[in-house]
Amino acid sequence: MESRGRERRGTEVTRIAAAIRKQILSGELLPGAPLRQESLAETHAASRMPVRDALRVLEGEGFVEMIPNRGARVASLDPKDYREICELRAVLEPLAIRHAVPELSDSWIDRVEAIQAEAETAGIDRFGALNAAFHATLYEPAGRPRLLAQIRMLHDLADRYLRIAVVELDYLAHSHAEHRAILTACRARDADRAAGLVAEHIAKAGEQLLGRLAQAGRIPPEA
Amino acid sequence: MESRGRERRGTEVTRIAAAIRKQILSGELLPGAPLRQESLAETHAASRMPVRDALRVLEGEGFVEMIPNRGARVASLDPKDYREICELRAVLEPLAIRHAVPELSDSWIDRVEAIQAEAETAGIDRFGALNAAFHATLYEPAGRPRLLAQIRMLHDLADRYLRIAVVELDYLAHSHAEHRAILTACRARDADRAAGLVAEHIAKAGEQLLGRLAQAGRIPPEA
DNA sequence: TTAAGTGATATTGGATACAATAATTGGAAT
DNA sequence: ATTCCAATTATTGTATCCAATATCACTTAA
Repeated sequence: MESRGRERRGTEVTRIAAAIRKQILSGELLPGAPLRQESLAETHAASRMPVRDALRVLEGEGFVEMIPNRGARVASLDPKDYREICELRAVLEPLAIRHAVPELSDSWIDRVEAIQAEAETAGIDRFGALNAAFHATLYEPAGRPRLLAQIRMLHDLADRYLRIAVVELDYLAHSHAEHRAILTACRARDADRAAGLVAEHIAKAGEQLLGRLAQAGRIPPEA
Repeated sequence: MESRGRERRGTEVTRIAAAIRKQILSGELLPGAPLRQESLAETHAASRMPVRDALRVLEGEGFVEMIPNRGARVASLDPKDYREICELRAVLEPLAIRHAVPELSDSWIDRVEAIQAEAETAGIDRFGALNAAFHATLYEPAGRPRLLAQIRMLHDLADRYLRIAVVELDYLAHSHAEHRAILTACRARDADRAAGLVAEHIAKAGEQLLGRLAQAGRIPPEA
């Protein structure tokens, strides 16, 4: 028995899944990249068993594709899929904010605004995470855990597409302006207006990114 | 010369997951029931390893709750959660049918109608599955795999609630009539009307079942 | 009598070992 | 030279084993 400190509490599986997820989101692991259990086990200083469990978790989340007896790969990216993600966001997020607005306190809106302020000053590489945090925090008071989890997952999935498309400053400026408009509607407790703005925001962003994606072309799993 | 793998693809894990899922959906395994790895392994004539993977899959699907170092239980039922499921269906299914209607062929509608006819003659115990099949088949031509998977999962989750609430014949008759109306709108290729009917159908069913559920009270995980 | 601490036991988490399956490469025959 | 087949190899799937942790009962002291 090695006397290596075991200060980690959150089960290896969670830790490994989080690590791989982060690598996929950051683009470090490219779509279609093979995920060999043995090498992953070595990388994360564990055996293949927690790695297997972690891969299965990630498969459920849509980041990994597993084929029986053939192994796991990073899920491929497909503009069609991104369009679907946007469609889903476009109906789920208005629903979320409709339920959230009546529950929003001024101090909570301040909090969301702080996140937005940080997003406007931070670099592009942090845009995805801060954008997700903006939306997630805004919807949290809705008290809809299942809906919230869905939206969060869709944001993560969308992040991968955001990363491969070159995002121009124009896009960011528009996004920031729309976020500010949404906050204004929230402060006025105008749920309908907020929902409409959110829907528009998502549709616009999706459209723009899809245009970029069309230039980049499809990213297939492998040859 | 490998014969097409029909039941070979699941590799124990898939089979075990399917078996447990079926037991949970059928009510054979009640909410909060402990899922011991060892006994499950014995029941399904396998070792604990594929059972563990199966449990993790089911956790991702929301049928099982796992607590680190404490084991897995059948997920508890909560009217709040059912309400959320209905809200999600109420926005997702209209979206699905909107995309499906333009792609529907007459022969496909015949197919859906056949499912509906079977549902009207079959017993209550098959209602859940046939109801899910009706919706899933109707939306399939939409070509939205992610959306379809979501809806399918929500149907499965909702099924558990349907089972614990005493469903009166009145409910079934209304449901059948609404399904017929939806089909009529589809034959007329009236996407807007179909979407409206679907939304109404889901809202009505959810409301009614929630009333029943309120009588039954919350079903918590046994302490 | 009750509460806290300690040890026993059951159950899960993780590692190693083994079996099965798919990919690959080399060889032989046409 | 090309194609088909077989043996080898690499990788996953499953089983067994050990360690870590939580639960529970029992003891002991206030």
